[in-house]
Amino acid sequence: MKKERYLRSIRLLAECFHAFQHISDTHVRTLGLTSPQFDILATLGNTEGMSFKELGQKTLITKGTLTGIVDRLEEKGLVIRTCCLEDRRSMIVRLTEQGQAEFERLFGPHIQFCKQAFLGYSDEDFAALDRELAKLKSHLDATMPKPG
Amino acid sequence: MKKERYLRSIRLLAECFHAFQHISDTHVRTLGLTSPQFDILATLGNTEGMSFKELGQKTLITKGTLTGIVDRLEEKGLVIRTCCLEDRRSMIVRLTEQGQAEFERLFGPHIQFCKQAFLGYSDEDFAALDRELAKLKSHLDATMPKPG
DNA sequence: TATTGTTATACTCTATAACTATA
DNA sequence: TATAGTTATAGAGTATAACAATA
Repeated sequence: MKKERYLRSIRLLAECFHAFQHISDTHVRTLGLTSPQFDILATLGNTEGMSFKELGQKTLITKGTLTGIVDRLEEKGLVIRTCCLEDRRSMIVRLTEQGQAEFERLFGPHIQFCKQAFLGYSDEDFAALDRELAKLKSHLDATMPKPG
Repeated sequence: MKKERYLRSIRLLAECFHAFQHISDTHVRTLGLTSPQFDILATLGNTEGMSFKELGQKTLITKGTLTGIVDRLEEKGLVIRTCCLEDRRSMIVRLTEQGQAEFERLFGPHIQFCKQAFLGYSDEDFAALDRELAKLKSHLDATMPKPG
């Protein structure tokens, strides 16, 4: 069985992502949210809200699942559904005042917490990393079918 | 709120990983396995088997969860638990003959399928990507607490 | 007809913690 | 006392497909 060249890269990519995700998720959990819930909160933060469709596209969560996650966030009083006047099939999800307050209370500290993972990373390190990841991303976007 | 430098890198990392994971998971599903199940199968492939502890460390799955996933793979007849003679607290998980056959039947095609994501990526592209990811990984390993 | 979001179902994964049997 | 794995519980995410309302 021939060893494909990309496997090494994907393994590295997965290891990096998992390592970071582990510390991030563990911290999010201590804040009382699940990872997808925090993802939604972070996506809605500093916006006027957006439709389920747009929210699903940004977070890669399918519509059926998204309904449940938004339900739980609505039960916590963090988001609210409003009708979209232009297209009455569509629902707009946005942060409530409490949700906005939670976003501000949690997001900054979370960013600070996760920052420790990159302690000592130089501007040049970041620039080189971003260059390769951006190259990969545009390649993947061009090569792979879009979800949704 | 100051914009932390690492956020852009992490966003790129997550986007790349999610994009790849989406195509990989979707394909794995069509093979009749969940993503964690395939992960276990791939980890056990071409080994003599390993303990729950080692399997958990390699896949980042905690012991309670691992018991359930291995249960389901055992029900499918793909893996088997055997006792460890040296330490009788420990259980060794290894592929059954059928599991080995499934591994060989699924793994190669899956690797080929996912390869399409990197179609046209050059040796230089891979080398540059690997260099930055390996740098990041060793940095994360040094900076972040290990799970387990 | 196609699209947006909901509902229903059934399953898988997950965190957590108490438990057992060994060491 | 500590470790390896299991069990129990409850909740959360997921895929899938059928559905209602609207476009």
